[in-house]
Amino acid sequence: MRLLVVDGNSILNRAFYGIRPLTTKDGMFTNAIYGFLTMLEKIKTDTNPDRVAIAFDLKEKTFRHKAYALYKANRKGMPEELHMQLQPLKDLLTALGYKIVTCEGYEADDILGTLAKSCENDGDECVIATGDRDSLQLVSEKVSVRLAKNLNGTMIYTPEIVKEEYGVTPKELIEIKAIQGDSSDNIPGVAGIGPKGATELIQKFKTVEYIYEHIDELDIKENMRKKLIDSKDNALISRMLGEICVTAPVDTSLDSYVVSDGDKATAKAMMGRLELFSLIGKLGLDDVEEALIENKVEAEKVEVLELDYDNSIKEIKTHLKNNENKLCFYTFFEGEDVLSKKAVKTAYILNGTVLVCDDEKLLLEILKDEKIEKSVFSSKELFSFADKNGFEIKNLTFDVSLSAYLLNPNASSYDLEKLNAQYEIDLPEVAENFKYYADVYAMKKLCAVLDEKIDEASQNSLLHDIEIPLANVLAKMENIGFKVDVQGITKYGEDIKAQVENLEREIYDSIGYEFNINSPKQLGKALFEDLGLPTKKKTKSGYSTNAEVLESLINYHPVISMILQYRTLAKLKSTYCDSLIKVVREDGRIHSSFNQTETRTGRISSTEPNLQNIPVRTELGRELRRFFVAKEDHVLIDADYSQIELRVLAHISGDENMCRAFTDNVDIHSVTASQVFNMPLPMVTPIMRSRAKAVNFGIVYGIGAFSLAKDIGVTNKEASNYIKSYLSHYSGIDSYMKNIIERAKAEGFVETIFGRRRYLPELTASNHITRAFGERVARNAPIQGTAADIIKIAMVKVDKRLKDEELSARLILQVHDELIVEAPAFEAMRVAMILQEEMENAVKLSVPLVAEASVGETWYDAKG
DNA sequence: CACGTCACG
DNA sequence: ACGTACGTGACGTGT
Repeated sequence: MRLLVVDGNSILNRAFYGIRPLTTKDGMFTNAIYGFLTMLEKIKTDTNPDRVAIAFDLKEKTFRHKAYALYKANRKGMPEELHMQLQPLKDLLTALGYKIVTCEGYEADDILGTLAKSCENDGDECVIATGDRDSLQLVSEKVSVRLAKNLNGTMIYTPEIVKEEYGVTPKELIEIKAIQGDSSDNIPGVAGIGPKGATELIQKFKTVEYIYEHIDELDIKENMRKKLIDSKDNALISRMLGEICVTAPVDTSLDSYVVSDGDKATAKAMMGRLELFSLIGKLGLDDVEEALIENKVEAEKVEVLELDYDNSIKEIKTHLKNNENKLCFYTFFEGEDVLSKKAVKTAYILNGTVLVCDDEKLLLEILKDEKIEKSVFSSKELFSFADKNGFEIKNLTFDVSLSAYLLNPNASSYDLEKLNAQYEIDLPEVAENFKYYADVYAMKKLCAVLDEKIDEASQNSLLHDIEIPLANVLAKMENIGFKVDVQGITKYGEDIKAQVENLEREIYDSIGYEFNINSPKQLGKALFEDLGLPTKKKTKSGYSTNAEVLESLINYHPVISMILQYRTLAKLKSTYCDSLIKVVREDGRIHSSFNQTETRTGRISSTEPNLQNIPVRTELGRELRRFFVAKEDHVLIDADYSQIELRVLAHISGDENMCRAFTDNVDIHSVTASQVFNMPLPMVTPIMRSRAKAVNFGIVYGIGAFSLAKDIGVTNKEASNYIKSYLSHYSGIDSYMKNIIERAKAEGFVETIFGRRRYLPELTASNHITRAFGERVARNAPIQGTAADIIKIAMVKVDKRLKDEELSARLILQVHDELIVEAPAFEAMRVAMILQEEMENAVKLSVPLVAEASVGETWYDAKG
């Protein structure tokens, strides 16, 4: 008899990350289900088992992230997309006749171990299918492991193959792990001994037990013996932790794992609903009669009416009378950019009807009516539409995209179809040619669900007092834009172009041939192969040629500094001259888009173009800001917060030393230097101050000695001492940092002082790099997020003040800790006062907030 | 479309 | 023994 035991969670993960995202037309993700079943079929064909058991963890450890890739598509994790597939998969497996095994208090691993052991005892064969190498310790004459590599491939492990690859028997893998440890399973091991050392020890002495019994006589190096002795307790604990349990209380009678007929009709219907039609054939269900899946509730039948203005207004008035003046609607917009965006048509959700009207007049009337309580999908576009028509929308009380963002800022997008699927909103039945509107009709229910969840998360104020009013402010900023001096940029661009061309020639001369300097590949070849310069770092695709590497080579060859200069200028030209000019509109202004649902910390982002990364750090780059100007007779007022993140940290952690420094309004980096270097303030040198500044930054980011050392050019040891000293002097920060991680692990998220959340699935990952990332994020997100909340509040308040005081001044840009207003020259002083006041008094913290404003004709001049 | 690079807070 | 600070967006190259 042969039993196939599947490590459900592990295979599901492999499937999820191994296959490109697949979704149904409703936005339900199905790639992991598809991959799981495909892999299962393949393994079954390969191993021809008589019985099959599929093991799952009870606790959902499913959210195991891949190592954190840095490119954008992966900057956002996708745990939800996986999670939503878990239950459907289990249901489907059951319908296909498989037995699912779970066990309270035990992990899937233990179930695999127990079943494998039981087979061995009874003389049966066992095949384990998993994506996890931990199970290799279970391999024996009777037990083999199929390690899933990808969709089509598994590696078969028998005792011989384990021996070949690891040089030890499967059982000895447990001993190795006890010494080398495994941070993903919180197994400490012996400090200072890694896989190599551990393998050698076990090859020689076989067991941890033997090693410690004969520790004094072993033929090993003294420092190795010392390490072993020092970590004895950990090693013995690790030995116990690393062994997979084989006595979990699960049903070990093989007859329980017969694959039954299940309910093929339901299985087929489920696959149909998941739109996995190809699987139906693969699983041989073509001829099965599909079951009618009883919908929990008969789908509501909804009518879609396309009406003209007169008929629409009549219907809507009746609706409002019967529904307490509440109206939920979805407006379709068309048009690429901020200025040309047009409201094409609006679908108003009435009872049992979707009313579609393309008359702008109707939409304007609804938006202007202050008595109507409006729930919409995306308020910013409507605020913008209203602003272009010269009024402000009042009583807009709900925004689906902003709510969904607050509930989980990790999602990669917020569209209606996806959200309806995610929050399990039943779609109504609509006529074939209006399929489109089923999701729109469901939006009303979605609003109710989201509203309740916002309430549960205590995010009401965040939504209603910050994000929705902010959407209005952002819409106006987009519409106003930032005036630029096109001639100025053009001239500057031409100068740079000439310099770039000169450098280009010099570089070719210096290297001896022409090539594309912009190609890291060709540049790498030129520097490291043809010139033979020492290579420092490698990337996936070749030699790294980034600025850090080049700077370290600067004394090796004169071409290096030319290349650095070339890079700087080329970047200025392409990104900041050529591209910027292209996005100047007919009004001579740049209209960036401000995205409010993009970042996971609560910051806003700016695109097309990004006005939040205009050069400032180098003088040449900074010059560019001379071409960001105020219109005629106007000036720019630029105000920025001083040290907002450190002030937030002082407040959140309550650290007395740091709070005092801010209350006394002394230079924080100098104070930090005096703390870190243990000396009186007057003795702090500029170098000490600058190092302390780096430590302050590092602390906010979640710091590691290695990176700090790299950043300020000291040894690892020194950097680590700085951090230790820092945390002992700012003990409140030390305890905050420890505390926040505990809380994050317990609750699964961290939050800002205004209740903005960030979920941290990374903390449960098995990969220690991913987990360490999660911990840094846990430390940073409340700080960066609270600072983001604060400036958002300030923006709403500044906007209100400008309006209340009937000034013509307008906010035109936000750069995370900086606000820019364009105002008639005579309003400048008044506006500067308002900016400073509202920014400093946006919220009351236990330390003062400080903002400074200055005035100028250009951004360059206005930035103090 | 992925990657490397670099601009900002 | 790992790989190495948080958050973004845009460009040019090369598959």
